[in-house]
Amino acid sequence: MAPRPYLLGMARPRSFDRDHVLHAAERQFRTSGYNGTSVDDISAATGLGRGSLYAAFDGKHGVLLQAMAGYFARLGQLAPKVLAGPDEGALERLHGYLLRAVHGVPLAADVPPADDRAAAACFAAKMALELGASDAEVQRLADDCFSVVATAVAECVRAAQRNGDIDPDADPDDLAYLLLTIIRGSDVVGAYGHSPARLTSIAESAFALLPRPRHR
Amino acid sequence: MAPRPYLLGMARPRSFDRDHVLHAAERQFRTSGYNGTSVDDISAATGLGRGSLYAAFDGKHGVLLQAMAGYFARLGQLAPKVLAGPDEGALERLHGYLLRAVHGVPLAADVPPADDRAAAACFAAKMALELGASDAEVQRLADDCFSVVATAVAECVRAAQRNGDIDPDADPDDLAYLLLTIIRGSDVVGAYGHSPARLTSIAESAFALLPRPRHR
DNA sequence: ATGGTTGTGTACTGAACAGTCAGAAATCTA
DNA sequence: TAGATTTCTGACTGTTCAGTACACAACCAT
Repeated sequence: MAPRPYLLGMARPRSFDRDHVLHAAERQFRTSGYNGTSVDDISAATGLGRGSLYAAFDGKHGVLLQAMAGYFARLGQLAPKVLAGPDEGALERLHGYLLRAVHGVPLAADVPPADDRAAAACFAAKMALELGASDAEVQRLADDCFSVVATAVAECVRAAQRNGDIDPDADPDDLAYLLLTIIRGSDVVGAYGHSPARLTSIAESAFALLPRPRHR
Repeated sequence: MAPRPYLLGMARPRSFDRDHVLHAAERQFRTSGYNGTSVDDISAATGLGRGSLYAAFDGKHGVLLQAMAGYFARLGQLAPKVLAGPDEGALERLHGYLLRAVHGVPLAADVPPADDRAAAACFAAKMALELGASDAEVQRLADDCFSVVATAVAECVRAAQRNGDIDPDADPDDLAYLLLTIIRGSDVVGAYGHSPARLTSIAESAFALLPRPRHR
């Protein structure tokens, strides 16, 4: 009846780092897809036993959701960091972002995207396309990921407009959606096996078509 | 020892239509993904028993490859039919194609794309992204699908250029790649659950950015 | 130390999986 | 009609799957 003399989580401490585990699981899901990844695969990739996996993440689907949540959090930090800034460099930041983004979303900030372009595709996008409308939670998380980046891109477009680098009559949100769609498309086109050079060329074409102000 | 008195295929005739079966399998793969589809699912969707499936298509992977080949053949017929024509209507054909394509690739020419946008995604694209670089045959077939449409789009761009509707200095192949990338991207964005109106708006934004001739 | 509490590893379970196979059924030639 | 040949059907195989159960290990407070 003693009303819990000490707080939860005070007995045996966890021997794994939660983020590290979710990271490894994300890599596995991105490489093999959701249905192509077994719990044993996750167990091997993370080093966790099945018991711990179920206790800490509630099974395969739970691991997916929490890995996606971590991915979302990471995007929410990274995208603004890369895109936000003073108005005068905005167009160039957009250019750099576009050029990098068509080559995939890296697992971590420092690691290069990936050897296999299909595994470098946006985690959220890949899961959403694989699981489709059959998994509403995944769909919502994926849309959250899209939104947080789209917002950052739109803000960058607005900055470029303020600086006179993009036609002020253009709708920044429409433009952001279009750019993000191109980036997602490069995930797919890259999965066909096209060379990085081709993806760069697509990005450059897109950038060149951005609406410039009418009068210089 | 009688050296086969009649030709092969003369005994019991097949009781199924090959194309119809591959079509049903394609629908299943597009809905559930490759790894999310079991042989029993295919069997149920097509009405064929397992034995027949293995005899005629060499198992699950064989069904996929042959379904993709059929899809490729279909694209090779449809895309030029929609995009080819006289120079003067070329830009409008491109416009119409783009608007339709962002809403998905229909299973058949008459049927509307699909209720579930993720299932309406380009079959080849979805398989390429799911199976990634681990399946070279799928990757090659997917690239073939991309190429055949890209060629048709590029030809349409050239026609529009000849008609003075698109900047003649623009590289038609680059433009075609970009447009196709946008269309593939809309497969992904659509899978997030965005409304058809949003996809239409993306397509219109893209169309509006096409490079027009400098002097009117 | 000791008892309570939590994390970890592994063996287990029933279901689902891909692929095989032998016999029944259907259609041919003769 | 009889024999040959092919397709079809559904049961079977061994494997792998997601998830559970339970014993053991690690760490807390006292």
